[in-house]
Amino acid sequence: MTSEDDVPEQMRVRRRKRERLLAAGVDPYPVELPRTHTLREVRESHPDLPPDTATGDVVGVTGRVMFVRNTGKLCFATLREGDGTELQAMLSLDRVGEERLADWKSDVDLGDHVFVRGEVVTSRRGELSVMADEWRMAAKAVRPLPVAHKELAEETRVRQRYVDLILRQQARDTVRARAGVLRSLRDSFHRRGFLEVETPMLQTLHGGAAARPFVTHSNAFDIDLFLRIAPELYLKRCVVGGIERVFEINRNFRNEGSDSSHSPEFAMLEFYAAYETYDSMAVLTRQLIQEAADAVFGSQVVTLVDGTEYDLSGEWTSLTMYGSLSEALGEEITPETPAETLRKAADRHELDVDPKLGHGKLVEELWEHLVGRHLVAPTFVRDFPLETSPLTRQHRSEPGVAEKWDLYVRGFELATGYSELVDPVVERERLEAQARLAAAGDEEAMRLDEDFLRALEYGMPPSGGVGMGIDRLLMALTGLGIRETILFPLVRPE
RNA sequence: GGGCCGCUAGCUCAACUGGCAGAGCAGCGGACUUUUAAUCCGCGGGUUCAGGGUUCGAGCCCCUGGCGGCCCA
Repeated sequence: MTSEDDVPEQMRVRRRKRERLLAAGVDPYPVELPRTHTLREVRESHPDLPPDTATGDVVGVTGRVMFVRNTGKLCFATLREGDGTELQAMLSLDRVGEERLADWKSDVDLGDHVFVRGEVVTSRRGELSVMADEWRMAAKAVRPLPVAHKELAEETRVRQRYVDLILRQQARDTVRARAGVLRSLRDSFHRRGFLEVETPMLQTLHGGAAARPFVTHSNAFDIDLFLRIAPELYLKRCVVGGIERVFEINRNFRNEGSDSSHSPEFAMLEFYAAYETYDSMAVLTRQLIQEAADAVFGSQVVTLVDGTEYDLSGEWTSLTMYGSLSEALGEEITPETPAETLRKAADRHELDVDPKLGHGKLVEELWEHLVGRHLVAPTFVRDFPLETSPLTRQHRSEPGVAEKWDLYVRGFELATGYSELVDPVVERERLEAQARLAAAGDEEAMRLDEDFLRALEYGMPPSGGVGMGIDRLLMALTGLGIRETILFPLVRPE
């Protein structure tokens, strides 16, 4: 059994067509074609032509054949280019001759890239078209395209995104929306005097967040390295060094589960600014998101994929974690509330919690369960338990809480902001406590980063800092799942 | 980690209670000079996810494994 016999019939047919072209001295993959216009340019330069018009304009265009309608002596094909723009090609016996018309019918399959040169016309039905004087194969497809009229299975869309992009406008739109959001964020930062930097993704210590890291190995140094879980500790080194308004957009890696809102690798924005606080950083965060919505969708009221509208305009609601949790529970919860009381409250609300959790984690879990997941409108939740925020400054007036907020959008966490802890002595105490947790087996706890502490010892100006997931920002602006916002999400090998 | 559902032609999906594995599109051959998922006539195309079991007979029932989805933790 040869490999030729293994492939489906339709691929054998297409391979034979390719061979036939080669045998006839025609390159099915020519290096260059005399394209003069994109399909979009032809469309834009010929708006609103009446039916059955001949313009006299001759163009050379290329596109992927999406549909064909062949009659005896006149053939129609719908060509599509990368952004989804379509244009009809017409091939008539009169113009291209008997032989080339027969070649078209026998050689061209759905999915092939073709070149067509001819006059811009409209058909009797008014369809803008190129009436071919000449056509050539631009790139022969030897694998059949899935049927264009049925939804591609979700798994195929993710595993073969290139097919998804060929077939589905929403897939193409998402890529462009993402690029637009990234551009808007960078523009917003540049306007405000922020500098973009790139900090290590391979790190000898992982820190800046509570998460399990991926481990890899450097042969040259013969040491294990971690893929970063956050850039935070390096961006703070930048602020110490005088890069006082700094941002980074790059990938983080977390060796944890993947579901509809988590991916093992995800794009993260972090930004830090000297002489700002978590209050002013909240304003800036809101502006960044509003400016992105304006730039990409032309409005701060975005339309989600399910058709509903989502309003991001104006000021956003703000509430405190302890205050909103107290309200939800109907009893006063403060940083002094014993863990035992919180465990009982969790029981009453049928929330299973790890009995080893302390006050801070319990408050956060209760809050997430009772308040966070139900927050639809964009909302800042402020003033987190101090013990679970090791890199955050203690609140200037409220004891036991940290100057930290989370931004919730449609029930999920989109961003988090802080008044950064810059006291090197307190920071050392916090990180030593984390290191003890790590030594006791907590795989999410941070390690003691002596170089980071050394940097802080040189003096870091009072600063605000924010982290925001880019994938989640796309989710917030579009209503898509995370696997739709990431072009090539990690999937188990076939 | 637990539960449920799914995997059948290139693609999207059917197949009753276990009884000849099908449709649409796509493909191949033919007709057609204004089509829009063109239309009409004809034809081919299958390791039913993999392996094992029950049975006269398995796409369907049982077991193990793989991949995916949903819900719960």
